[in-house]
Formats: sequence, C-alpha cells, structure tokens
Amino acid sequence: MRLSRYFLPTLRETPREAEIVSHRLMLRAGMVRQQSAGIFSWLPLGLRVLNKVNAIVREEQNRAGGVEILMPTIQSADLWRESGRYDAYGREMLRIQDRHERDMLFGPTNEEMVTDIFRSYVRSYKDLPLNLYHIQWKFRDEIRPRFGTMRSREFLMKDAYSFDLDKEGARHAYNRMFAAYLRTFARMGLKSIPMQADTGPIGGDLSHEFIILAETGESEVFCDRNYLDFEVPGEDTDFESREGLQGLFERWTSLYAATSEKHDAAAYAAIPDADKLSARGIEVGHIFYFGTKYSKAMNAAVTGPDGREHEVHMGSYGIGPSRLVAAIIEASHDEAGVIWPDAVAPFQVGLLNLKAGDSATDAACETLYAELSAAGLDTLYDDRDERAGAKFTNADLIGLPWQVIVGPKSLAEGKVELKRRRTGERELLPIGDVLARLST
RNA sequence: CGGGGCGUAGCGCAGCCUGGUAGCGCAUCUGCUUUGGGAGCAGAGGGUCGCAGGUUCGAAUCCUGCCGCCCCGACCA
Repeated sequence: MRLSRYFLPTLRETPREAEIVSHRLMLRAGMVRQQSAGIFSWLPLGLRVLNKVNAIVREEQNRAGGVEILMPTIQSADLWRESGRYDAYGREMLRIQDRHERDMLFGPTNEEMVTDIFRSYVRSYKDLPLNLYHIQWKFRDEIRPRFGTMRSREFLMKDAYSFDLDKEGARHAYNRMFAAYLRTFARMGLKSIPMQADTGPIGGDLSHEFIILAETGESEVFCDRNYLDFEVPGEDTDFESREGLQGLFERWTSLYAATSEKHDAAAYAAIPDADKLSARGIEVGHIFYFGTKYSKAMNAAVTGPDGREHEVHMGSYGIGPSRLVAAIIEASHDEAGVIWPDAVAPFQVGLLNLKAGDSATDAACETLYAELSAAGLDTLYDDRDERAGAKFTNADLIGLPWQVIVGPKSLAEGKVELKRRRTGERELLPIGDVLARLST
C-alpha cells in the first residue's frame, strides 16, 4: 500500500478523552474513531489488526474442532424469555422494538440462540461432540464504558458453544478450548495465564479467565511466576486425546493463579517468595462450563446410546478481539508508539523513502516495493512528500515490525537501512539483500 | 446510579472570574527556501463559542434547563 493513497489519519497530539496508553495510541495511530461512548469506527489500520487477530482466533478454533457459523446481532426477546434471562439480564441488555412493536434486543451473548439452532437439528448422540462458534459484534450497555476498545459497549466477541452428551464429554470440550486459548494468545505475542474464575451456580473447577499481564491492566492478579515459563501447547497438539489434554489442563492449573475476586491469601502465601507474582492483568478470554442450564430450560436433548433422552452438557468460551487489539498495545509499546508483534502487525514492513521526488531513492523504493509485495510481505510504502523526520516519527508511531529506510546517503553506496522497531537495531545492507533478510 | 471535571476551527488549548464585533499552537491550502528524527519565512482559508430559553442596549462570558464526553466508585469479553 502506498501511504499517499491510503487513509491513515494520525494525530500529533493526544485527544483529551484518551487516558490509557492503548487508547491514546489507537487514536493517534488512526486506528479507530470514537462515535459515541463505547462505540467505535475501525479505520483501515485498526481494521487490519483486528482482522489479523480474528484470523488467528479462527485458525485456533478450527484446529481445536470448532465449526464457524454467524448468528445475527439482533435477537428476538422470545428466546430470552424461554431461558428466563430476558428479565434476569438487567439494563446492560439493549432492548429495542421493531415496527410491529415486537420486543427485540441487541445480543450481549448467544447462548439462547445457539441452543435454539442446536435443538432444531441435532437429535442423536452420534452428532456429538459439537462446538459452534462465531465472531460477531455484541452490545452490552455498560454503566461506564472506558479505556477505548478495552471496555466498550459495542465490542467484537468470538463466542464458542460446546455440546456434549455428558459431563465427561463436556470436560474434554473445555480442555480443547483451554489448549486453543493458550495457543491463540501466544501466537499474538502474549503470555496468558489461566486463572480461577467464578463458576456461578454450577461449581467445580471449570471456569477460567485468561489473563495477560500489563501494567495498566484492570484487574489485580496473583499467581506463581513460573507460569510465565510454561510451554505453550504446540501445533501438533492432539485435540482428540482426552488424556493428553487433561494432562495439559492439570499442568497449567497446578500452580496458584487467581484474580483479586477469587484470591486466596493463604494459598498465595504458600508460594515461595521468589515465585510470588502480584501484578495487574487484562482479561482477554473466559471459558465456562455450565452443564444443562440452557439445554434444560430450552429443551435441547439428544437420544443417547441407551435409547433415552439426555439434556446436553454445554460450555461457552469467549475471546474479545476488539479488546485484544488494545491489550496487545498495552503489552507492547514504548514512548514513540506501538510495537506490533509480527503476527498481528497491520503491515509487516514500512518502506520509507526519505527523499520522495529524488530519482534515485524513488527508483530504489519502487523496486523494493515491487519485490516485497511480490514476496507476499504486506508493505506500507511511505511515498509522501514529507520530511524524513516526519516519516520516522510516523513509522515508529504505527509500529510496523520492520522499517526499510531508503535515503540518498546510504543509497549512494548501494545500501539501505533496516530497522527493527522492537529493539531499535539498525543495520546497513546492500539493497539486493533486503528481501532475503526479511523473508527469513 | 453517586461523586468530580470538561464542551470555543480537524487536534491541543487560552479567553469566562470583572459582558463590549473570537484568539494562540499544530494541522490544512499557496509561494519561496529547506530535506536522515514531526523544518523556516511570507500569505490564505476555516468557528451557529454543545443546544434551548432568560437577563441585558449588548452574552463565549451572567442565570435556568437540556444534551454530549471524560475521570473516580459499584458491574463486565
């Protein structure tokens, strides 16, 4: 993409409303625009990141056996009356009426709807297990939205729902998501730690919040430092192996980790001092087993091998991609701007023509731009008629992992400069070596 | 919902107390000069001062009501 033809409205100054660093940088880097309290437009750069995040989420859901669907944002109140949640949900749910004065709502979540889909089609245990997920906009009319897309009213959520014949099956479904979440966040350059979460009326140990550590995180968390060095399950993870995933689950829950709501001071005190970690964190995922709560209320049952009807055991599994974008920035930035992990960077390479209009730098940049693009590297070519300083500042702000800097001085020796955003390291290399260097 | 704060040009702000024809920086446009870390000079454009009432000869400024946004607390992907 040529920057001169792109839409990247970066700001030199920080809009007043932005308090935390991710919100400030998302506004300054021209990623989002707030349209109303907690409601955002996603501008081109922000949308690219959001799509990268979604792609990783989708790949890992699919790998773990999830099947993607897409349910609507607007739901009928009738479904929610069946489960009893229409009255129970409270004012966080945005209630609306259509022209026929039928009660509708902007979905805050989709348990009812997915259960309705399930019960409409699935009759036999032979069709289980099933895990349906979608990535869709949700609306929760938060009392106080804040922190940009970290806590917005309209937000993107990946929500998956598992259906199993019994609790043992549901536990395996849970473990699949557990492993998938560890992989998902790790691929985004984040170290996530599963922490005990409130299980509500069901009880048991089957609810975890996935927390990433960040100074500006919303929750206070306590855990064993050794989690940071735990090995994340690899691509070769066998999601069919009940024993394997159960072992993984047990390993990743063997040490203490809890948010302040579930904090057990005595258990924490038992951790050796050197391993104690008290920090702030951001919840980026939440997985939950809730048994037959909805299948019972909404009559979602299958015939089992015994010839009898069984209400299915369900779980739900959320990830907030629009929050993750902010969370990634919270975890990865410096004074100059964002530092995108390679996997979610809006472009992999920024190509800086320090003297647009100069025939030598223009020609070199055109060649490099064509080569990089042909090699499948997403490249943002800063071909604007701006001063070098403006281009450097802008490139650092939007945080592309690599900067290829083409200026008249080094070009006279046939060289260009390669800068790694994360470390600030620069190296001069022959222009012909750039592609090979970036392809590794 | 309780407490606090803010709405003046695209962004950041001053002006308000003590009413008198709306200003600064950045950005934008034009020209010249500059050209490796958000350039310099000269010029130009851009504002129903959040909205509605009221007081006054006169309101960005004083009064009343409303709307919007932000921060702190209780709730949440």
